[in-house]
Amino acid sequence: MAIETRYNDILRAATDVIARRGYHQASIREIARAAGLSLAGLYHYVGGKDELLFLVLDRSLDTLLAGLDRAQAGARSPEGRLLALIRTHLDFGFHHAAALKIINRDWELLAEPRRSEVAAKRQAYVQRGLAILRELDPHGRSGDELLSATNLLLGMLNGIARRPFIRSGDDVRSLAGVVGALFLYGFLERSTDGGRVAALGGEHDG
Amino acid sequence: MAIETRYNDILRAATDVIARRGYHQASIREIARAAGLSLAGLYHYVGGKDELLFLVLDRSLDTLLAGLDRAQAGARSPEGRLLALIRTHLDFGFHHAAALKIINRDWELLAEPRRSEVAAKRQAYVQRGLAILRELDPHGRSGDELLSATNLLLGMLNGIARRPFIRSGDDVRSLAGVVGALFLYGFLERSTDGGRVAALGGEHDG
DNA sequence: CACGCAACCTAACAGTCGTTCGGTCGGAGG
DNA sequence: CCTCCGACCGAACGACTGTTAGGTTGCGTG
Repeated sequence: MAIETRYNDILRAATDVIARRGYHQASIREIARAAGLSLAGLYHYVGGKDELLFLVLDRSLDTLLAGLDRAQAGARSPEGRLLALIRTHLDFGFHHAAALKIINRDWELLAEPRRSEVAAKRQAYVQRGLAILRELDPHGRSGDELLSATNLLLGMLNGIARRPFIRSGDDVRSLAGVVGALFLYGFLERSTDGGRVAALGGEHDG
Repeated sequence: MAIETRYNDILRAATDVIARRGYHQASIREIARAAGLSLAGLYHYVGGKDELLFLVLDRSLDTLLAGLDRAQAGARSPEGRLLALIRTHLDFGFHHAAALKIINRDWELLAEPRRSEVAAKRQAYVQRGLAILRELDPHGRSGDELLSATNLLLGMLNGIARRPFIRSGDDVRSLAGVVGALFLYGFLERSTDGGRVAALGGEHDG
């Protein structure tokens, strides 16, 4: 078995166990068992529990950011870039539910200096959202206001990026349209079917 | 010292320590120390760690729901009730930041049957939001769509109900207006100053 | 064959955890 | 006075934690 495969097994096992039990309750023994290794066998690959959490977070955030880059590349308007971000986030929540849970719940438990490193990647993600809202904003909002709006948007996404709401890849696409329309035009506008925003999906190559 | 005071001390200490360290990392010894008791002295009042987490969650959710009731009573329109919910939530996040953190992050760690009991109170809160959106909805959305929208709204609120965004009681009032306007009319509408929604604040007696 | 090294193991370490046992103390009731 | 009881404490229990020391394989290389 190739070493990289083992490495992936370990990270996948760690992601599952930590997401299910929480970081502190997830014992290294249980992660090792889930990865098909003994306790000391796991220590042959990773330096410790803190490093394990870091690897999970770092790799997940890289996946999320890379997915965002790929989706942004196919969008030619600010609205398209917004929809691309929404789709990427919901898609990540669908395909990597455990990782998203860890990103939102357990990242603060990292020790320095790894915590700062992960915080920087988290902030980079927020900045992508903020940049999109800035070019979308017709009112010249201040940086603080745009940051608040960005966190409102990301909070919305985390509020529904969970399995009870997303059961299939089709759900991701339709739900992304709903979220985008609701964010841009509000709850009082029609936002559940082929309105203005659904058409934006056409320019996206995902 | 009255027994109820001691009880409050214990719950306040537990809330602080659990919010800061996370449930599993928060040791009963540290909570006892923060409450000014010995380890065994704490066990004289509560049956165990799981019960401690339950008491914190149960009492916090009661406070949140009671605050919602009080705010709803002073609102005479659906929009007013929505703004009341938003204000209540942000206000709770401002005055009970630690409790809100535990509600959102640690409640799943409760063991049955207490977990179901807390889940019911959480769901009751979601239902309040859903009922408001139902009477507000001009499009006859389905129950599923309304539930999604409710979770989008609550996700928004949790996304900014943290101290970096709310530094004073005035921030709560102004931010509530911004959030309400953004949710109802969307990001593309003007939502940061005295528009339609700010006027809704006038009918609220909070 | 001999060597080295990666891959993995068993077994133990010291520390912390939640919980409990067996108290002490002071005030109220008879 | 004695007794009882709630409030509280020190010390210990067994279980579990992250980590490491010290192996044992098995394969690639010279």
